[in-house]
Amino acid sequence: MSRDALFTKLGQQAPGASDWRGRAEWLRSELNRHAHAYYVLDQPTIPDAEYDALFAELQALESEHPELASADSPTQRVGGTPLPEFRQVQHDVPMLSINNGFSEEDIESFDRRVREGLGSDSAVEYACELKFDGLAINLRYERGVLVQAATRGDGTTGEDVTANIRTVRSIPLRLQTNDPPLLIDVRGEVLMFKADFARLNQRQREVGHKEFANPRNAAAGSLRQLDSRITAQRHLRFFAYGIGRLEGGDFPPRHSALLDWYRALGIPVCDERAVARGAAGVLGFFADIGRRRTALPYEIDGVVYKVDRVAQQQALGFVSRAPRFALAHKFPAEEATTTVLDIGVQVGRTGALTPVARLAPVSVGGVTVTNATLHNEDEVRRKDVRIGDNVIVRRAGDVIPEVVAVVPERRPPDVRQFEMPVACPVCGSPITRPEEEAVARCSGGWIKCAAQRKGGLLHFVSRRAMDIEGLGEQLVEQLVDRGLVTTPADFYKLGLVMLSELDRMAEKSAQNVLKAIEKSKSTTLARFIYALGIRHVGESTAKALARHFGMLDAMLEASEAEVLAVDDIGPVVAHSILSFLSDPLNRELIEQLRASGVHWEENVPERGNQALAGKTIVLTGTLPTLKRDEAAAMVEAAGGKVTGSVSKKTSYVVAGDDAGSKLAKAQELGIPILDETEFLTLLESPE
DNA sequence: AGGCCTCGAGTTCC
DNA sequence: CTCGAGGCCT
Repeated sequence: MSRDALFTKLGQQAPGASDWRGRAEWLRSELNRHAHAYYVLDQPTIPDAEYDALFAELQALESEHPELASADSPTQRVGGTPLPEFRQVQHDVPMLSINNGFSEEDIESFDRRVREGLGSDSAVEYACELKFDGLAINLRYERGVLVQAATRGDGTTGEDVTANIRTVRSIPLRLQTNDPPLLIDVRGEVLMFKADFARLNQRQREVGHKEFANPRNAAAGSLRQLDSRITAQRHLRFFAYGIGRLEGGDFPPRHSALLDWYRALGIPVCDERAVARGAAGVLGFFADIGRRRTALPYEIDGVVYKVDRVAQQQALGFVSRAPRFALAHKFPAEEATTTVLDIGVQVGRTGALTPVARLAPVSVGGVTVTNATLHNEDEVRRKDVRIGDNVIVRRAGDVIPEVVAVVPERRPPDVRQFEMPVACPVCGSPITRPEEEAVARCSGGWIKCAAQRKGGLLHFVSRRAMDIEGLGEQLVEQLVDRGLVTTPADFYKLGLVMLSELDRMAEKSAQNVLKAIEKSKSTTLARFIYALGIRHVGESTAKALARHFGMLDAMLEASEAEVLAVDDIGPVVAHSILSFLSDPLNRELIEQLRASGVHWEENVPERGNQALAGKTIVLTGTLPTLKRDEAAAMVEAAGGKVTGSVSKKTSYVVAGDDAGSKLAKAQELGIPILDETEFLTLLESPE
């Protein structure tokens, strides 16, 4: 229907309730159609002004008749009121990362591993697509309606950004099908096109706001707006490239077919994709994209190859956190040259001395870099970096600055060698470096060395340890410098008056800090052990210790043999634990913390049945009644260990609906597979 | 003994 | 993210 016809129709109709409803419905479908044509197909069907007029009309209608509003209306894209914060979202199927390759050699060995894994002589078919420089997002559609959008986060837990994602106009609020799956998690990338980025920065300049360094940062910043009305003005785009959970539908047999299906559902999929055969085929795709890279309307940092056949993907499975069937072929990172002004030394919480190159500020990939780690003394020698040198700098993985190499022909005559100090730059204690270790350490320990004390205290309050909110680097630094805190136990002796004396600390914030300190008293044994900062005891080992001993006193009294009996603890770690616990000062610290009210729930390790003692369980798919973390907690309570990937060491695989590659892997290895009922029975009676 | 995998620790910038 | 090192499998 043309717009003229539309107004004629409107003018002729009396505003009866049913007509308003029909009108609203028509406007919605019309707006959705135009938006899809514009944002997904890139073929505008009407001028922007007309779109805006239709949009305004629908908005007016819906506000007059609130009963007409629906979640999938285009007007819902315009942001609502600011949220206090983003809610956490657990991903049902983790959002994994992908391994990287840089050279032809890397690609060829990837292809070889794939063929070996499949036992196949013939060329494997790979789906080739672009690797966008944006943010990974999970879109959940229930019965075809967008209900939730979440960031990748750490892969397991992300943030709920639904309100902001609704403002991305290329993302359909409702799938274009009469027969949508019950539930589908669509995965893809949110990004900002180069042109939109340029316009945004121009606007930022005009209003005197800070410009964004690059499109990726701009997209990330826009998506993290608490007020989605701002996001709505930012013209973000979306391309789908993967799938998470799916219920009430079948997985397409090929990755390329998945993307075709998405396209049919109205979900934007990038056209720059192909299916190629073997290493030669994918390298051809890479070369072609490389030639056209700058002409593309968006920024990419490489291309991605995925084994196209899903059955083959499942046969290949996963190594730790990345699929074996996919590889990101990245373009070389942007590099820049600059001067090493100095090489400083930082002291970490374990006393480790790390040389850091102080650089003349230089822009790399849109970010100004002034520091770059040199890891350790050997690394400095290996790269032969000297003070005064010209060096090539890049951002490794596009994040962390790294000195790639020196430019020898531009070495000034007066360069100075870096010398590892013999005394700690912070406390003056002697530096030791055991024969076969790469790391030099300050021998002062946290009693003498303020750097180690600060590091240790910061570790104690950190999120994964005691999780004391509001105690950051600034504050801990002040507390240590003023002598208010020397051991972690001192945190629990802080009072309002002491805190209020600090810089930038009004009574209100001081109260918040005290509240957070109070809250941290209630914790878990694993967090407490981790917080102690015993060398070689990280989060994972702390959990193993807590699970094994159940209560702190059992651990405090344990012999070397008993500590060695804990999973994944060998002689080095055992020795480190025993030597920490044999120090009377550490014993006293533990007692002081307990005395100030730090507590947790203690378990007798042999409590209840230990049906799964020593067993390793892998959970996959969706269980009918249990949530994933509930099942995991039950396994752990029964003495078992939950791991993410199936290997020969796996004792059982507990599989629910839509189990994927892990199930296939278990079948292949002949590992017993249980459904939820069988799993619960096993917990009751180990046989 | 050698190789793979996981864990720990350190790091940058905004 | 990267490196180094510990633990365990082959």
